[in-house]
Amino acid sequence: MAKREPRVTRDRIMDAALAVFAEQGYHRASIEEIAARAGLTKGAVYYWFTDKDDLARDLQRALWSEVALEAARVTDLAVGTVENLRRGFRVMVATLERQPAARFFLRDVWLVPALDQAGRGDQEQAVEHLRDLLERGIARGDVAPADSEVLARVIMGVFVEATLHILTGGDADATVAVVDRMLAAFSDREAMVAPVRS
Amino acid sequence: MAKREPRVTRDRIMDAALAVFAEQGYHRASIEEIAARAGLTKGAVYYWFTDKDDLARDLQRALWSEVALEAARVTDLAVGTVENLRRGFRVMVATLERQPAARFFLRDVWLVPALDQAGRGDQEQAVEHLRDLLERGIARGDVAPADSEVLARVIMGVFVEATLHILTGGDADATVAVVDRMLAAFSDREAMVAPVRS
DNA sequence: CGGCGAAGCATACGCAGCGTATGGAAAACA
DNA sequence: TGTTTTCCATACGCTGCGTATGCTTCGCCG
Repeated sequence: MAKREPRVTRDRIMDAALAVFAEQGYHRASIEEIAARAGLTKGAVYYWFTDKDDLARDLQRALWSEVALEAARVTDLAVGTVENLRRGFRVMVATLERQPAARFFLRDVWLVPALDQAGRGDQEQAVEHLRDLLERGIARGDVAPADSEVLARVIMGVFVEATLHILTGGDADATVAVVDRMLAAFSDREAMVAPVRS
Repeated sequence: MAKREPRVTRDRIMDAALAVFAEQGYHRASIEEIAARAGLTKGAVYYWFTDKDDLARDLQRALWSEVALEAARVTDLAVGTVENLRRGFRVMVATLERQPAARFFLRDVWLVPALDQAGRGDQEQAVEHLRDLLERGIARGDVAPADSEVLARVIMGVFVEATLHILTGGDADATVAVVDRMLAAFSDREAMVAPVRS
């Protein structure tokens, strides 16, 4: 039965995979269970995806481009780089809060060989976005000069840890406060002496 | 042949496991290869360890207690909390630099279910040490008041990312500079206005 | 409108790797 | 010296991935 709906099956598999990954984590999740959850068998999964990694990669890519897109949407060059970073963090938290498989996206990335090797996961997209913001900020004198690559990675690391902490029941306000304070450390001196509130 | 040397076999297995984990990562490493590398077979491994997780956990514990021990050794209450944090970071980098399986310790932790669930890996030891330092600092007025739990986790996240960046060929000086700057953000205002160089 | 290639999926298989069960030799004990 | 215990090897079952193959339905062309 060659479906006419273009990729309805593929999407159903991805939905099922997301659910199973959310429940059992990446390595415990079996292809058979994912297929069954989608009302199919392994054959269908291996028809649409080359292997388990491929499936995981697609999910990661979708999530992180959503985050990057939302972050870009709330970015406003008029409010200063640090404020934009704060907004980005809030977007990331908000996006992952309505995502049952948040843990899969934040931790299990490193379980996927295809994502792991050659420069880490699709968080890369988000990291690139950060790097962009930072370099622009440095150019504008908005952000203290520094290695933007390191900066972006470290900040991403902070975002990930902080998001996980919030999602596992940590105090959201306290966490956001810590993140805000840390971000302020990278603004330029002048901007730091005067409160940076927009 | 019941050896008289108490745990020479066990140690050899751990050494072999470390080597294989370093080369192939945690999930790709097979028990059989670890055993073979140690000049043994699976039976020996499963005699000394209950399963693969148990083996990984022992390795993690050993590494992180070494880091915690070294960090405690260089800690000096006289020099201020932030400076102690910096020293701790340097110890962590130095320890992991002479550790071929560094990646296993920093990333693959989350691959080990026993370590992952119920409060994350044995990095927990190091995080606890951080938390201790921070709370003491807050009490002394050395560190700006904040949720020490969040603070410790976020800082640990920064340390991990920064260490990985250095170990994968990133600019060490630039990385250390970024970490230093970020740590300074958490010192109390008075301490921050004046340069904190020890 | 009947036959034909291809798309979409199911079934059946091989195989690696984990953990277990069992066997057996050397050391310790008595 | 006989017996138990320690330590390790061999043999097995099972799960789960990826592949090979078969079957059905659709689109298409004559």
